[in-house]
Amino acid sequence: MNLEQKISATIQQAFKELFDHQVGSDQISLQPTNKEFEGTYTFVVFPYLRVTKLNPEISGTKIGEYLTTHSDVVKSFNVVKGFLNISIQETSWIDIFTQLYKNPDLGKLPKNGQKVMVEYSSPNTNKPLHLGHLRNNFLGYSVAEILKANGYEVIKANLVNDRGIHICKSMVAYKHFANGETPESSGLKGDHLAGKYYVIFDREYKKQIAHLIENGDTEEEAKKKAALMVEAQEMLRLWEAGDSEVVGLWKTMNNWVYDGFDTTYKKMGVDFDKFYYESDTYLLGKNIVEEGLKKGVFFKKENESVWVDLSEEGLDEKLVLRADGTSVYITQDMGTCELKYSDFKFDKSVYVVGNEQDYHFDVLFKIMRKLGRPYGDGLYHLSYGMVDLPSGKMKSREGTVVDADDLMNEMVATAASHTKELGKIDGFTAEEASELYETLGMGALKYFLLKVDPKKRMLFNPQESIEFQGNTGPFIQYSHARISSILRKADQIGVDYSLKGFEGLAKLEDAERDLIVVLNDFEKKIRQAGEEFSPSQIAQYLFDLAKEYNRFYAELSIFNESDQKVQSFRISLSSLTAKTIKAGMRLLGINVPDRM
RNA sequence: GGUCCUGUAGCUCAAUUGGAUAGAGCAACUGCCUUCUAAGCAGUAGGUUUCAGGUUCGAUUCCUGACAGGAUCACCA
Repeated sequence: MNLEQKISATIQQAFKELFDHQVGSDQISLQPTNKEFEGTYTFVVFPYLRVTKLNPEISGTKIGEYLTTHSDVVKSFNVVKGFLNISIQETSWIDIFTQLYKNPDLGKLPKNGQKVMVEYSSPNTNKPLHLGHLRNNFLGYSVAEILKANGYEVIKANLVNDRGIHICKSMVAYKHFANGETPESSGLKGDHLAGKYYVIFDREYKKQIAHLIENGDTEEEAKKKAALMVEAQEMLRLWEAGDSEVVGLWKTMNNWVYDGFDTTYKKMGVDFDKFYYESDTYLLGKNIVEEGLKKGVFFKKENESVWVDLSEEGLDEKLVLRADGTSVYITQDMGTCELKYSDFKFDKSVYVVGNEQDYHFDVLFKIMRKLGRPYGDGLYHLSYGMVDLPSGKMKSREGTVVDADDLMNEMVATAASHTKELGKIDGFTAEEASELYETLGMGALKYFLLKVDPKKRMLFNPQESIEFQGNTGPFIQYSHARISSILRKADQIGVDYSLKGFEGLAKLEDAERDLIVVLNDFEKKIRQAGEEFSPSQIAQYLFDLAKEYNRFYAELSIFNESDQKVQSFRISLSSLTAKTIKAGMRLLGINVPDRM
């Protein structure tokens, strides 16, 4: 039983004995006491006045008195209006710290026997990744790590959109304009090479349209008639027919792209347990349409197209199979959903996909539930907002896209120049220095993208967004490096900061206690982040922790402290803070340096 | 037009899910390096939580209605 549960239980007991009233202990919620008042936890008595039949002050006082006499963890209390502020025994805090300090699995909740799939990244293979993908990848990776910490078995999946008209566009342009260019001959990363021809397609296609319009076609006609588009459509047909030349080019170009993505993923620090390819899955789902018809979940219209009626669920009718019997997007997603389940038998499945697909996933999940899938209630769309630039939306056609590779390189370069400016790389080898820049640059970027509530749109200003001070990744990393420095010194002069070193300690400074309070919240935050699929909870927590530590650091001296017990306790406290920061940052996919 | 999301300090974001006088960071200003890393700490200033109603002991949070921004509403993916 943790501290809050202990207090809740005693409050429950108080209600029973003082007011002869049963309250569920899970209904008793404690909140942190505001800084301006004395105490750590606050119990709000207003909701219970009907039970106590006394005014708020007296109610609070009665419960407070009960707590101080019946609980061995409560030290004292005060009542302000209807708020019962509870102070905890210093020895209880020391006990709590000891438990945390002993825990070899810090930040890991016990296995819960459940399996969850997290699908994220899911790129198109016709162009390189951009800033929006960074948010997706960092979110997906972090949520997967957070779920692992919550005791799930996690499968990270990537559904690669490797086929379709967009790839054919790159291929057509490549055929016409590349002169056999390759990543080797051009020095371009494979994904950037494919992207180059996707852009060229668009440019040349527009020229053709303009030309046709000049010669009297309407815009609509011109868009359909333009030779490049006709050729792309034809290429898609050939691809579906298995034409060896088309498939050959498709394979070649996709492999270039995968090589490029590998490099980018590696730099991002993300990974996957399972890849799915749409070229394998795009025909799936028709059997589910059959099943749905049999079960009466779907219905056929006169022209043989198949629909689902979701009006009872607040949506409308939605097509699931075309009149000509071919699939649409949702058909394929139904099939892929089922395929994933048959592969892994998960309890939950999380889709990390932008909020422009909210409606699509709403429909998909409602269909799977209507079909009575056992995992239906475990389907979750982790919908995140777009990343906007100061100039507005990113548009590839207008060249306002922030490329992922470029951005990451810039971040690392900025970290490097900033670090050099501060003159902090004395004694670093060149290799160590560049590793540090990487850690800091990527840490700044990841933290920036993860600290915001996923569902909110966010603004990214390339010049100003990434700071190294305040609520940033490097600030938290810095706090870790500071502590590492202390631990190095402690080791060097041989201070014992194991449990024995502070055995029998009974007194705490406020700054020490406040730090323990925050450290004690780690597990709660991990649970919350897992329930809400929200890395921002962890990010926010780590910032609070680092701030709290820095206050402690500024207020209390460690190596000038004459009391041996107190000294080793402070080092232990520092050590646990470092471990917590490291474990928490891991959940965000961020590394922490020992020196910076 | 229908549906969904968002609206909090000049800017970027929080607010323990309905709790106290709405908090951080950046930017501005004032202090603190002869002491464990100043990428830090302490402080000042900055608010009609878009607006108008409602629900109750209590609303940034829930409800209704405006206003603003965004997404979506294809036999596209």
